[in-house]
Amino acid sequence: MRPNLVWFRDDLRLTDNPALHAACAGGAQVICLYIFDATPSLRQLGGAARWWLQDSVAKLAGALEKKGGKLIICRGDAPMIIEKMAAAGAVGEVFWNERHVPAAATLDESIARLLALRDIPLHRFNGSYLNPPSAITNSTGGPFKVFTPYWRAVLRHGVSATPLPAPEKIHKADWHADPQSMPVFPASPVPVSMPWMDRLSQSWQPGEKAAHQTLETFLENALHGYASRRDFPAGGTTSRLSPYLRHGEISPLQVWHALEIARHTGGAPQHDADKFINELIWREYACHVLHHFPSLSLESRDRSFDLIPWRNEPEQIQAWQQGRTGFPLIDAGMRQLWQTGWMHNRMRMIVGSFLVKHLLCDWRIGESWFWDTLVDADQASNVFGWQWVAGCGFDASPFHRIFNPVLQSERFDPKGHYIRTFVPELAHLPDQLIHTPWKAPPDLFEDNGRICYPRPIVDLAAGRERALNALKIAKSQTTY
DNA sequence: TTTTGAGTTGTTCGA
DNA sequence: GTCGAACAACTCAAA
Repeated sequence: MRPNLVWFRDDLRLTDNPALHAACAGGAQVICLYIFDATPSLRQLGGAARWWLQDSVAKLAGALEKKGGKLIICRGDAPMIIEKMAAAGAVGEVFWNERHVPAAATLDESIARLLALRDIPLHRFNGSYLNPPSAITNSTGGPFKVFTPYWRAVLRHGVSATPLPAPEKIHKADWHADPQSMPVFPASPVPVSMPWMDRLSQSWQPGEKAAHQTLETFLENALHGYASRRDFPAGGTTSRLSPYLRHGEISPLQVWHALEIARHTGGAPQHDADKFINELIWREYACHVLHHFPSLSLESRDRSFDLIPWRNEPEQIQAWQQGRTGFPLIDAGMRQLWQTGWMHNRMRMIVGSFLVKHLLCDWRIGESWFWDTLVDADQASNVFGWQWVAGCGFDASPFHRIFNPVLQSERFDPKGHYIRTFVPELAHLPDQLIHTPWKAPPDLFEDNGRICYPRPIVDLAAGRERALNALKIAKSQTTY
């Protein structure tokens, strides 16, 4: 009997892992594989997500070892590596959980064909979403282009599966890669060390165990009142589960079930649990939409946006990236992103609206920056979110809905807790001035005669008018 | 096929 | 200070 191969991808966990569970059934021998995939057709992971992934893969290796298994870690083109293992006669049957990012799904199809040619059975599972993207359809069998009907369809469809336990014991296959043909990494896969990585490790602990601790903390501390408190960026008002979901250290099914239990044991008011489930379904919806419209990664869904004369001013883009726009809330958000690899949901909308509308920059510039700096960077959610905030995507925010960073600041960070955390040079300002430091006397900003906080890089009213006019002209020139 | 109601997260202006 | 309307129409989902 040749051993089963479990190829781990965006599912770095032992619990509720359908592919691993099936491969281990009946005490079969198992090879566990992770590939740092260098296939050119895949979008290269950004820096922050790569940091997370390295740590998470190392954690997975440790967890598998405790169960008797062993994770083979290698780097290269996935099709070539799988082909080599198959050719060496190492593999009986192959198990994986599906990926849905279009480029990855295409790659997986080609690997499936390769295995079929060798008569190697392949077992594919759904582990990363409550519903695979093609499972939910509208009344004509097509994709949903509006969120709310999609959401209703998901609730109608229901979730019947229960999360799977981790395998009790993993029987490690007696197989060793030939180091000549397959470069295998011993434990810590890619010995990279960059100064910014220290910052990330101060904010985050990747891995399955930490994922469940994060969920527990959320259920205990922040679920109650989530519906109203989640909009405030300061303090622990959100779950912070996004990077764990992204890398599959926890499954959405596990999250769903934990919420159902909290609901039924009175752990949370219905509308708080509903609101959180709603957010989970937005994640599903982004996947649904990208699956059916793969061109969205590169193209605005509303093609009139192609006619907007984007300014893409390099100095302004850099000020935005570095948190030096002169608007305290924007700068706090962008610095939170840089320092911690993550940004609060509402802040993502506010900084996105500011970049696209007030600065009139192409949404793809923001999308690339987020891709590189977010530990939870996910192709579907990132592209969907940016097209939404720009106003060109599915069920998007209307373009004339422009967030005013000062009003948002006064409304959602009234005491300036969030601003003071990430823009310390303003921490000494009184509450009335923290949102509009340009109204403060200049001497409040001087540090040894040096101005230490920039003046606003754009006039909000003028920027808003410019954006509205640009879209109006683009719309009038578009023929559909 | 036609019709109807609805559509995440906002801001500004004038009464 | 509060409230409603305008913003710009348009597309989608379902009856």
